[in-house]
Amino acid sequence: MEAALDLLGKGESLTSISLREVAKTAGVVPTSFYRHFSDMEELGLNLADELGMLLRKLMRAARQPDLPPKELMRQSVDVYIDFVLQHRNHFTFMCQCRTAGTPALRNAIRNELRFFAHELASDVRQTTLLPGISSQDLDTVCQLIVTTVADATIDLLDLTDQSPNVRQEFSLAVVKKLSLIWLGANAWTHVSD
Amino acid sequence: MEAALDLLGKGESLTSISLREVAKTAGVVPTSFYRHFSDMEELGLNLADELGMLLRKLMRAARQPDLPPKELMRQSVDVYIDFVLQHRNHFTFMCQCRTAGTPALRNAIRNELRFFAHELASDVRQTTLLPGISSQDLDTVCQLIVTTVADATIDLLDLTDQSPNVRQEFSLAVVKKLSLIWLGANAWTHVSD
DNA sequence: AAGTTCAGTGTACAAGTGTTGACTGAAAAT
DNA sequence: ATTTTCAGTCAACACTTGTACACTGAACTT
Repeated sequence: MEAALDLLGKGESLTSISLREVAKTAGVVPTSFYRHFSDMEELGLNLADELGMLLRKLMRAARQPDLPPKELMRQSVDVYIDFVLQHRNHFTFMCQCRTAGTPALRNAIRNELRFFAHELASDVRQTTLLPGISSQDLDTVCQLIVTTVADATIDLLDLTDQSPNVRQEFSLAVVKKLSLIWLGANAWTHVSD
Repeated sequence: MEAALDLLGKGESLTSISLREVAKTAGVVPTSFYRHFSDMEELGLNLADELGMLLRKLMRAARQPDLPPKELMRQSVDVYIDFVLQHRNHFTFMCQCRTAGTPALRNAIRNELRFFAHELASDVRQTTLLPGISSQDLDTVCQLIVTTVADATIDLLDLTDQSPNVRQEFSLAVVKKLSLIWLGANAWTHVSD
């Protein structure tokens, strides 16, 4: 799995990586691959599981003591950016397989993201933010947040210039989008439909 | 190019399609491929151009006479859904190559979407909607709208059940997200930062 | 101490891969 | 009328691909 992630980091996409390549970079003969997975797809599914673990870990890391909403958002985004860059290859995998890859893989990733959104919603529900929003609407908002962040991740991973000011600019752009969604969510609760 | 799109529609992803496969489904010997493209990547870039054309066509088709904003949104989303299903393979290509695919391809798609967002912004600017928003903020809003729609497209293309009620449910979900963004944009203009 | 599981090795095969060079015939340009 | 361009063909190359089978040695069970 590590070998596969390494290849992914080198610019290949999971669909274009061969079983033999994985075996070779793992320093192992091709037939040995079958001792662990019956298929490249199965390897992918295991990577998706690993990604799920990471997301849960991220969730715990991002939970902050009570802060003003604006500051909380800023801080969460920064934590996220750090986390992505620290697990670059896993997130490359996530972004790629969300759209390319076999249907089973796409579904696995989609489910992880859905779960993440759900967790986020249940976290928000236990705060005083967004009082009186319907459960369904809150889910919509959280889905929107998650897809927005996922989209930003694509750009983040493509960002070659890692200088602090470029990074902060990027961070601010994400925060801006999230703030906009947040404002919308607040306005939403004060509207009949 | 048609052959490549057909293969894409059959569940393959552009990165996993071979030159020979394309040639074969085009009913042509592999070497003939080189008469048209030097590379699979070049074929991809041409597909991206074609996609650009389609998006412009869509833009024209979606421009409606003055309507209440809510109704306009509903109608635009429906037009979009029809359009995507009518050009299924092109949009599959778009969704896949936005994240997977070579850097050059990713960039090409990204630019098409960026351009689309820009056009959208300039359209909105000529209406009475969102009065007094800064140019930069409007761009952010439109980017958010475009990425949200692009994300929805992934799900739309995976939607196997094409019954009218499922479709309408999907349409409503998208409209809901866009409305939320729209509300946020309105609230945004009445805020200092 | 003997047996079983486990992760690895080597060899082999049939297909499929990108790319090459030399050729053909029709259409377009001169 | 002759030349040039163009889209196609065929045969061949060196290489990579997934997968099968038989084997080996260490670790763990019993």
